[in-house]
Amino acid sequence: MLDCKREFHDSEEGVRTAMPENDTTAPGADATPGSSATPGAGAATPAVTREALAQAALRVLEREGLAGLSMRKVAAEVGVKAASLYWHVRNKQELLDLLNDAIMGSAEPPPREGGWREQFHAYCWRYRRLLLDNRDAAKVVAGRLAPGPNLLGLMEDQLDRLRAAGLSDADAAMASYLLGAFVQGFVLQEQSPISAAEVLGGSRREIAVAAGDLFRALPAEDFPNLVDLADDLTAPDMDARFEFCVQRILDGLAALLPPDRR
Amino acid sequence: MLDCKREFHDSEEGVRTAMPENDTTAPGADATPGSSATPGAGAATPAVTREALAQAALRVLEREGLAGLSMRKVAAEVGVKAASLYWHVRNKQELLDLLNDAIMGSAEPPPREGGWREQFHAYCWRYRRLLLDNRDAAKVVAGRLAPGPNLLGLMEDQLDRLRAAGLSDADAAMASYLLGAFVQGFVLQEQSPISAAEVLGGSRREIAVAAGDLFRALPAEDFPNLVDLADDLTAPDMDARFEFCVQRILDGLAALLPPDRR
DNA sequence: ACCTGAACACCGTTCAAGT
DNA sequence: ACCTGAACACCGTTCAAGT
Repeated sequence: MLDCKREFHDSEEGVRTAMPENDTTAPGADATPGSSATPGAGAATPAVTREALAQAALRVLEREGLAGLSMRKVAAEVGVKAASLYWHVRNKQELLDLLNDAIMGSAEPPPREGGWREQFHAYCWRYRRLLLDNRDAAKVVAGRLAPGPNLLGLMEDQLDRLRAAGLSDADAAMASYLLGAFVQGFVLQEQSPISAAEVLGGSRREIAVAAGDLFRALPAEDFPNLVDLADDLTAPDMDARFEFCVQRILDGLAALLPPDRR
Repeated sequence: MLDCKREFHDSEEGVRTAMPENDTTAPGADATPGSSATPGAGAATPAVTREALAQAALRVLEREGLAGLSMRKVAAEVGVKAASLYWHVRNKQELLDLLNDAIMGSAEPPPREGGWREQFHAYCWRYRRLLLDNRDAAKVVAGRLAPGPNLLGLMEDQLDRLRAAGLSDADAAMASYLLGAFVQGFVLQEQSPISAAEVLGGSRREIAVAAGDLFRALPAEDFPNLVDLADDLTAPDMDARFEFCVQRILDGLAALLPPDRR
């Protein structure tokens, strides 16, 4: 087994309670390299930190999408050459992990009021909104569990509410997992281009119409249900669809609780 | 708006009822190019068809994973150079769409017996199994809706059962969507490496243990619930977790039905 | 109708070398 | 401690050219 000397460049980076630092001085604009910076503990703004890399990656993601997110572009965004990134980050995957948690950094847990149903409902909707609002966020987040400080803070809060609702420890843990898996899966589907439809540059609605036409054009003897439900299957109101799904899950969770706590 | 001359090389490829052809003569082994093949309708096995490309892509995927699936490798697998693929396929994305449906080709709908609950349950489990059994299948399938003949066949069958269960047209359509989004999301999570853990080459169980340690090591005053539920959150029995989620969804769907049909 | 070689504009990553 | 130039081994895609 290949063992591991697990130290990395700066072995601090402990989990501190989520607060994104939020320095608004965007790097990449100033191109003054550290020429005569005092190298002591005087803190002359190290300029390129892992935090800064995450923010730079976030901007590149917004501008170019996940497919256009390269080490070279992130490096340029931060005013440095690609090879330099490997001093701060083991590889691209690790940069994506930082990006992952940076995305979660803009999440805000819903107000703590109302019953567990309202709160869980709000959680689902806010998570979906977050994924929809950050370009390609669903693809970045899905398929990679990067428990950074931001995600951990959200999980902590969510578990607290689920237990308060009366769920057992095991049920609370699973419900939290269910929420994450479902919302990610939903948004991934929601944002996925339909292969046949990308051909036309169409809007969301045009695509739905085209998909409906596709279903209706199927041979009715082989696909009676698809032909019949063409409209329902391609209804473009994704909010309604999401709401339906969330209500199913809420009802399912309610069944775990004693009747007086539902 | 850029309009489109939408013809492609072979404009057949209509939707025929799903039957994967299943020719076991693997191409890529024989390297005899079509030297003196009769060009008429004599059918001298065209060797490289879109079907063959999909099967070749499937093999490359199994061998190298999605990250290693390149046009050059698929071309080699089929005994041809990369540039040639662009005669049969518009771009890599279109090849991935073919692969997408090829994966669905090995799906088998569950037996049509028992109540709707058992059948929906079996559908969820079989879909998950399918995604787990084909390397990186969840990643290929997620984020791309490629309604090929195989997927269409499955949707048709599934909708038929949901309507038979007593769901309205709209509800049946949404339930089908929910199933797909959830299972894809779940398996994506399930297969996703944990960033902190890939460091050790560990097995599934070792990773769970490491993740548990991570949670337990958090400052208890900031993350009381994560510390407390560390074991539940990292329980490695994914089957149990999936079953929990499926049961929630089933209960949620049951709530849509009149009591006598649940 | 189908395939090829060669090229283009990119990638992620490594490493000796600079300061 | 941090950054660089140059290189390596790849990518997807295009296109004139072959048969």
